[in-house]
Amino acid sequence: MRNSEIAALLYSISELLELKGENPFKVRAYVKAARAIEGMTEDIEEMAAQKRLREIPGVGASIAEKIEEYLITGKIELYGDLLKQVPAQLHDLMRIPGIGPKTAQVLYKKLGVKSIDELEKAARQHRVRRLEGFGAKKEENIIRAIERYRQRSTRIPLGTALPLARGIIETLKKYGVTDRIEPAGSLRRKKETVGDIDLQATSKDPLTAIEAFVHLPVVKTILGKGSTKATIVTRDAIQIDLRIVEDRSFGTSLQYFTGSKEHNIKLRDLARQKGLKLSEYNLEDVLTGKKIYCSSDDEVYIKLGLPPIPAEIREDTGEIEAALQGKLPELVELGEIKGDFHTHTNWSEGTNTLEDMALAAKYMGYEYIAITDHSKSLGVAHGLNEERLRKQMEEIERLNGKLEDFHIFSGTEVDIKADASIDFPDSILRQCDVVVAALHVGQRQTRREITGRLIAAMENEHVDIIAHPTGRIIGEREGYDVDMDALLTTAANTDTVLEINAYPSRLDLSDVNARKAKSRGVRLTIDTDSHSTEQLGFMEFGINVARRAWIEKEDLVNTRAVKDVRFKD
DNA sequence: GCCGTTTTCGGCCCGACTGTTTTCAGTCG
Repeated sequence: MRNSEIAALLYSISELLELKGENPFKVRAYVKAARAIEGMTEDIEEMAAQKRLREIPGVGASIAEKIEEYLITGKIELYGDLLKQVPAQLHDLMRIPGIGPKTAQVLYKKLGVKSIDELEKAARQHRVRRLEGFGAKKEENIIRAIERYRQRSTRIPLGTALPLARGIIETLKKYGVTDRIEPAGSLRRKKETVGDIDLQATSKDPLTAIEAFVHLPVVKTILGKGSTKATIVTRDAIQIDLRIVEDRSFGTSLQYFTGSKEHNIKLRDLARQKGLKLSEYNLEDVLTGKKIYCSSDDEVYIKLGLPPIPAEIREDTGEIEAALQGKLPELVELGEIKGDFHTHTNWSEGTNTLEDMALAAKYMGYEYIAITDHSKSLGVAHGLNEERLRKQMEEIERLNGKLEDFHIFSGTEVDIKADASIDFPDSILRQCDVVVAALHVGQRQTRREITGRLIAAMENEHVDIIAHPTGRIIGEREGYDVDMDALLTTAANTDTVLEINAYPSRLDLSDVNARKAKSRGVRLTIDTDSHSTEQLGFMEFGINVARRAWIEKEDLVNTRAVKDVRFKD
């Protein structure tokens, strides 16, 4: 599929148009089309062949023509023309807060500045302040913004941000300085990484609340402090905003600051069509001027005539349309999870015993757990050989005789070796209740080789689940080069279950890929890959991914009662 | 450039802040 390739091209065109100072709505039109193409599961080449490109929301006559041009000739004339007028690199300047398309264009035209380095040099030489419409203050702000940009930390994994935010909320509640307090922004939408942490609160005494916030023990620097808003940076270089809002505006404000921006644009447009004006302060009847206040963000949706849209899917990827048609998914909830199919014990590299893991899972309210220690070739993880695996099965049988209302499935996380063979023979795999297959070595092979190995594993009748299908580690390494389209097709054809690995640094499949898997009819499971009893709690992070992927209870294997669990025959 | 249960043309989310101005453009969230 060439969907992402074409989406990337449309994004580039929009960036160049933006730099050129083109009509902002035209710029947005390209972004909208790119987003739609990026997120859809249908093959764009097939749609083009069937002359169905204009069915894609946001694709009209002009963009459809350009996509066809690209598929036939391999290039788009407009794109080439734009590149002759504006250096593509110039868009980097807009990464500096305070610099938008207009400023970037002026800096380029008047000073020849194309990169952040060149801009910093020009500013330090006081060449920027002499430009018309600029001044000393603006120049200083640019220098400071570049400094902050350089030392700013990369995006924060949700696994770090969420506990931090909860801790702060708990503390402020304990101090009694805030009444209602909630996370907003991408944190509330549970994105896998967040840029900063947004908190929103109400308070009878906003000044005291702000003071308490900026003096929390985690605070390293206070970036700003006003009467209703403060921004701090923690010792771990994480930026946190606290905003105090009026009690009656809490719902509209939370809706607004939760975003996403694209979702809000569409929602406000919808409000307008109904004769209402939605802002962060209230919902206003345009004709009568009557103001409507909402105590929760759910209420905002209800007042707009929609069912409440869960925060996790507010990304303008079809959720508003679904809400209008009454077809919102019933997103899976943590309480619906009945077991975990990927866990480790001290038989391989885990820290707890079999019994510890089982009891912890039972205590969490689960009906079952699968023990899937590594297989023999994974020496670093003390992988089990056939002999030890058989012993473990005996131990599991013994425990199953002892445990009440709980079942342990015996399993293995069997390695898919570099030559595409499976680390255990079929005779062994057959004896396991659950076979989880995963790729650990040879991660740098070509796309063809990697995909071939995964497909070979899925075609093995004993392989039930593919664990962490892309191998990515958030903030550390991209996944291995896998043909996701081929992977999903084979998973669907062989009825192999794909994993949403809940380990916070993995979250693999990602939200986007998990949603594609669902739309292809692939069955999924959320597993923690726990190496200790505490890590069984990572399930929450897998649920976040699943909800962002529009996953419902029925799409998952591990929402089934123990008697209904079945894998491919 | 896209789009239509008020529209095939004229709209396209909304409010606030900042710095440069002397009434506003640019940027942000």
